[in-house]
Amino acid sequence: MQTASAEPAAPRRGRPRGTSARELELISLRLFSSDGFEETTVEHIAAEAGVSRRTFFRYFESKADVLWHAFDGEVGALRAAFGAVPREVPLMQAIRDVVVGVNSYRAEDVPELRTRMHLIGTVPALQASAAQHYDAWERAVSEFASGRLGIPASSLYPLAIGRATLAVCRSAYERWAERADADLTVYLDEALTALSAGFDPARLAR
Amino acid sequence: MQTASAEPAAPRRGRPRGTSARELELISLRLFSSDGFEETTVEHIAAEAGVSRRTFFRYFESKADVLWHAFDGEVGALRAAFGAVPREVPLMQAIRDVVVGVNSYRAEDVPELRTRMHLIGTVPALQASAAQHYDAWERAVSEFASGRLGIPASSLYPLAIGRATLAVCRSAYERWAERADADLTVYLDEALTALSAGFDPARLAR
DNA sequence: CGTAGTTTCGGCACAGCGTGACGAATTTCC
DNA sequence: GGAAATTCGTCACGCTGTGCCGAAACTACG
Repeated sequence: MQTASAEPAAPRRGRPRGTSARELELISLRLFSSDGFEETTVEHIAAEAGVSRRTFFRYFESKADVLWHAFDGEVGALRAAFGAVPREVPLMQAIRDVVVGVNSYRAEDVPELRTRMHLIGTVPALQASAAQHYDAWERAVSEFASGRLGIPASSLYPLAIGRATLAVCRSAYERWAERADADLTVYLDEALTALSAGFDPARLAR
Repeated sequence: MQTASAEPAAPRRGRPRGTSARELELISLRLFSSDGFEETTVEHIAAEAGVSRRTFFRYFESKADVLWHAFDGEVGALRAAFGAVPREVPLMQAIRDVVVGVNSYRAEDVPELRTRMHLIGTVPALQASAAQHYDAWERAVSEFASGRLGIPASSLYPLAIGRATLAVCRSAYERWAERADADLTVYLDEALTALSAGFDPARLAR
């Protein structure tokens, strides 16, 4: 979900920026896809953006983090959506509705999302970098479950719910990234429904 | 599960090894715990074992991998246990039984396991390295589910089941690692039972 | 005993990542 | 025009992980 945060080039005080996180993100996406993640050096990305290597690391903490920029922003939307769910909606159904809602991307954003997911799903170094980014996402779910169950978010159940939710969503993401036969939300809905059904084969249609 | 694989020092042919994976593992565990993961250099570990830095990387592909040695070996036990489950046992119950069984550690192995889990649960760099190791574990579960459901292991459900299973197990591991109030298997059983119940609050006791 | 074969080890060099320090560049405010 | 603020580039450094190659250490065999 591309947060269209109004950024009217706030007239700040000092030297103007030579690039932007978004520009570095697009360049990286392009180079990673064409040359491969390992084969692309930060030096190369920075040169393409017209800045130095040191500057790249002022925008992102690591070479891999550049691909998680959009994902990180999604956590805010997730929390907001959880806050707006009526208490009547059952726990797991609420989670399903919220996650599916947050992942309803505009058609124009889909190609980039697909490229990013393909990289994340295939490059080991990117999978490794995922852990810390997933953490905030899982915690958002855990804390919602925590509030509903009336127990600390660090308890076993909220923790397990947050992680299991992300786990099935990642599966849906990857299946979708590899086969463009349906909308992402369809995969997500199917995976989350299966989760809330305890993966009971009797209820697993196809 | 410490695979007591008979290793009677097979009288091989060339120059004898100057150390072993196990020795490096124990030294690393000790240094990581006392000095911290980031603060411990491979140079230091190697020196402690009486070998060169280059030799360390002949035993492990990375500094982090040294902590996943035992975990990797567990996958074999997991697959074996899945192979021995009667077809009468329902899918999710079979998974629960197998996972709990494989994680029934001997009391003497518990302290080391706890130290390892504590490091994995707290050091970001180690969490990052987890992805590729979890992969084989998840696949073992996915392939079992695949066989039971009669669909490819790369399908959505088997994939989701494998990942969700690991997700709740990791939660159980961490809760257990932080509070030594019960046996690991108790936490695992509780988490896996909740998973197969779809996290229905009505059925979540405490 | 000596030589050939096998396996492991150490040293070296190298590319790349990520970080701290510091001065220079560029803009706005007064 | 000068002060303050902000970003940038350069340099230096430590560490990881890898390829290469010769040396070391052991076994098998003549």
